[in-house]
Amino acid sequence: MSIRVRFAPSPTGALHIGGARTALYNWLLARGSDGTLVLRIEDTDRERSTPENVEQILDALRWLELDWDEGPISQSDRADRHREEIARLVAEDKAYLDDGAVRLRVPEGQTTVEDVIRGTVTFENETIDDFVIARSDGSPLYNLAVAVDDRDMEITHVVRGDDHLSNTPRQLMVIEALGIDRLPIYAHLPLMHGPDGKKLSKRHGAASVQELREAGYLPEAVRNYIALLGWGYDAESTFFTTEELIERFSLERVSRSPAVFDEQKLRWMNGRYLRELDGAELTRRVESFTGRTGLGPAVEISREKMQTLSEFWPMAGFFVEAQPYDERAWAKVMKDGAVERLGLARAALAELASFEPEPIEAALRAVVEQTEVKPRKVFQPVRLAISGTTISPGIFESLAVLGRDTALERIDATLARAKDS
RNA sequence: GGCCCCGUCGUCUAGUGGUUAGGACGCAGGGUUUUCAUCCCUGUAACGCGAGUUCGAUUCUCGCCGGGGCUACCA
Repeated sequence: MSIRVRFAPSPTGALHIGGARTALYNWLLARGSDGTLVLRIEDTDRERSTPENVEQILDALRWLELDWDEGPISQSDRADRHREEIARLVAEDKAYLDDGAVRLRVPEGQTTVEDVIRGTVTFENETIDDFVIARSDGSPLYNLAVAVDDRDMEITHVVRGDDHLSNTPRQLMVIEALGIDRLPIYAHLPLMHGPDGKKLSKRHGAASVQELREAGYLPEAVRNYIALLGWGYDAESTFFTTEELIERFSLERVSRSPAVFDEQKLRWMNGRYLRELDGAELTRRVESFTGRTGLGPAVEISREKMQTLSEFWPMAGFFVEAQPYDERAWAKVMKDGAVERLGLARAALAELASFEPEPIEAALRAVVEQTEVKPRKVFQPVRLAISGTTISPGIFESLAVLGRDTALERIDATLARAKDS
């Protein structure tokens, strides 16, 4: 029998990386076994669930390229089905009315959860009160709905956050009361914490998938990174293609302890993914991210300097339009004869037969020889002139991409400004 | 408070009844170098504490401590 898993987010907010990881693991399980992934929206709390949040979650999943086979199914749409079971439980006296709400009768004894990740976890039933399965307005509650839906949807593996472990015995009791004879296999993933060790929240920086996207991360890098938050294949491997992830992922190797999201490491990994992309693809992504076109040559010479897509524009925006001078950079560079050297560089560049990186380099190095200074004394004024700052892609390549006319124009503007001041 | 889960470098992790406790990020230093990066090299740093079992515990058991979750007519 092939596996059927579900990702069942509650649409009470954005999808953060903890939820994204749960979705990923479920997806890997389904894709790795010719199984089925059901997307179910757990919106039995109408007060806190919004259509906007649902859409946001779907967007996040699509961006991460995690597709689903069934759904999205809105749990609230199945309320009639849930009510039917609640009525049956009441009729069978397994649940009872309490001031209009319906409570399940918690039986005597113990309830044991067999968890792939946690092992056997036993709860004494006496520590669990008769819990509410329907509000007094008749609307079904989570613990009831989950049990019914997982059964109706024939879910074989329930893979979810550890915060659900304590509720699992309640769901098991509902399942028992309902007379369901087949139990899903449970796997409770360790929670994700913020850098302060607390439960992940908006305060912990780029915690939502949407924020990661806006920060310029690549979906494949995010997938690889979060896969490693709570799972490891061996002692050495860090980079996994999606195919490798699908092939190698297993619940048995999921760790039990909570993980902390470390954006530094994601940045590093994202940079590695960025540099692996071929020129056309990287350009496509940068253009899509910045909303600009014609970026190809600039992207090509900037690639090894970027960790995220968002770093392109601050560093290479000058290729598209002149940037204001960074005054600190100006003060640092435009002194001790920099103006003269810039003038010499300008003249050398103007005479070039071919405005390509190699001849440009030869010309500028000739100026270095001539003036008997360190190379940077010549290059930095030129860099400042064309980019407005001291940081840019390689100066020879930058000049070539910018083109002679624009380059000379900007150098002239810089010389004029230096003269005025 | 009660119940449950968790505890290896700062972070993500590998690992074993006997290992120089491995890798990665970060950080520090060095190399390459036109800036910033990339890249390469070196270094830094961990088994929470206390008992018990054992010839020997990071590893097994118990206790403690610490962190987290649940305990809702939230999910």
